[in-house]
Order: sequence, then C-alpha cells, then structure tokens
Amino acid sequence: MKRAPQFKRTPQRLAILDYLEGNTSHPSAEDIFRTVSKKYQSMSFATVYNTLNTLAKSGTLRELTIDPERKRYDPDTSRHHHLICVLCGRIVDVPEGVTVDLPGAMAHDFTILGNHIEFYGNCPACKKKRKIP
Amino acid sequence: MKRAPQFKRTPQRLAILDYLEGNTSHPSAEDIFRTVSKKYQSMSFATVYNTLNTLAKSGTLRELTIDPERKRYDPDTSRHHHLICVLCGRIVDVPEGVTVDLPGAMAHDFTILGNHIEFYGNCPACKKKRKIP
DNA sequence: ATAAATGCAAAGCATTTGCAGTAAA
DNA sequence: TTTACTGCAAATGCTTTGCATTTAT
Repeated sequence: MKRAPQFKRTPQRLAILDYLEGNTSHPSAEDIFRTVSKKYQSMSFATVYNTLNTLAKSGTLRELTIDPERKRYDPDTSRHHHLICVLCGRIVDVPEGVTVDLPGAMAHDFTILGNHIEFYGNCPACKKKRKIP
Repeated sequence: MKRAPQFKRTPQRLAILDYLEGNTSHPSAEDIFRTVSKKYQSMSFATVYNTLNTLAKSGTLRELTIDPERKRYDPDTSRHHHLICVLCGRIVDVPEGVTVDLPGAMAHDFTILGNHIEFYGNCPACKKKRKIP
C-alpha cells in the first residue's frame, strides 16, 4: 500500500486557501489566479490547477460543473445546491431543502451516493437592471 | 429586426438528427461524429458542432453539463433529470418526481426558470461487476 | 536528506471560427 | 440566385504535463 503524499504548506497554497476560505463566489481557476497572483507575483497557473486538483481529490474543495465554460470551485463541501443567474452568470448557494429521491423503480436498481440541484433563474440585481418582475 | 435564418435540411444534418432521434445515451460530440461519419465519410467535426449548436439554440436539443470533461447532448427536451454512474460514466434519465423549490426567503428575491437534478451513484451493471450491494 | 511543490513552457483536448467552395431553397 | 451549410485547417480557451529548480519537512 502506497502512503498518501504529504501535503506541504507552501506559501502559494496558503495564499490560495486563504482566498478560498469562506469565499462564496464560486471562482474559476482564472479568478483565483488573478486575485492570488497580485499578492504573489510569481504564482503560476500550473500551481493554481495543481493545488485545486489536490484539494478536490482530498475532499477539501468541491468542483462545480454548473458553468459550461469552465470549472468553478466551492470551498463549502457541505451538502447544498446552486442557482446560476442566466443573465449574469453569478452562482449562488442554495441550502438543502427537501430531500430528493430516485423514483421507486430506479431506487431499487441504482445506488445513490449524492445529488446536486442546479437552479436556473434571474438574480435580484439582474431583475432590477432588466426590470423583470 | 433580422429574420431568423432558414434551417436547411442537409443530408449531414438529417444524419445527425436521425442518430439522435430517440437516443437516450447522452452522446458527446465525438460519439456523434464517430457514428455518423461512418455513414458519411466526409462529415467534419465543425459540422457536428455547428449542427448541435444550432439545434441547442432552437431548443430542439439539450446541452448537458453533468460530465466535467465534455458536453453531452440530449434530444429529449422534456423536463427530466439525470443520474451519472461514477464508475462507468454512463448517464441515465431520471423522470421528474417531486417538485423542488427554492427556500422561501430566496424564492422571494430570485426568479426561477428551471432546475436540473444530478444524481451521482452506481448503475446496476457496475454494482454487479464490482459486487456492490 | 528526501519527498514534494513551483514555475515555465510546451502539449493536450474540446470547441470555435474564417473562409472558399458547395448545395438547399 | 440567394442564403445558408460544409469541410478544412487554423485558432482559441481551459486544463494538464514534463522537467529542472527550489522548498518544506
């Protein structure tokens, strides 16, 4: 059995973790790179991706597929859902409400490990801007 | 006001539509290209993508983002959800069961246009192969 | 000392685009 | 004959990888 590699607390990683801590904006790799590389002018994209992949594999970070253009990252690994504003692309957390299940027939054949609801809609800011009731 | 462009029924498009008709495998662009180009040796990837994008824009086709590696396409545009087997990647249709809503507080501020549930789990074939109960 | 991470540049894929030629309407 | 589509190849954009060097442990 191969032992899991050590996770080294490099300054770059700490800076990324610091940026993600409590962040509810669901940033893309580029968002993270742009912000963190301001403090860390030597930061490279490879490091951002390597770190994100490491964190995702260890379960510290959730990779979202809700944006068809790019991966988004969510430091909140608790069970919750998301809403994407179809006008501005903003992604908002949605607390887990009712429990959703597979229809009985399928529930018998499949094993469910988790689920994720994507809501599509308009956020308050866009409704205001576009005068949508 | 610019009039919507005509949709021309080219043999390539008809072949793609024919392949998608009733198809529940949620194929990627490459799946479609591979199959359709057998009949149509001149078929190009650009044509596949152009057609898929045209169909998606017209609402004839649904683009799925459930697979983080690539877009998948679903000719079934009725309201339903999906289950992805985390072992084999197969995507299976899930009929719409209970209605899911935003929590009351958010429901007041956001306008919801739709939702999509992604279930993650194991399909019967993989359960059998891996002896998962 | 050792194992792992960084940073760079190059490579890898999925997807898009420009354009000249071709075909549907 | 007009308008749109095809096919090619080149371009784009996100993400990954190889490797020499550096750093955390």
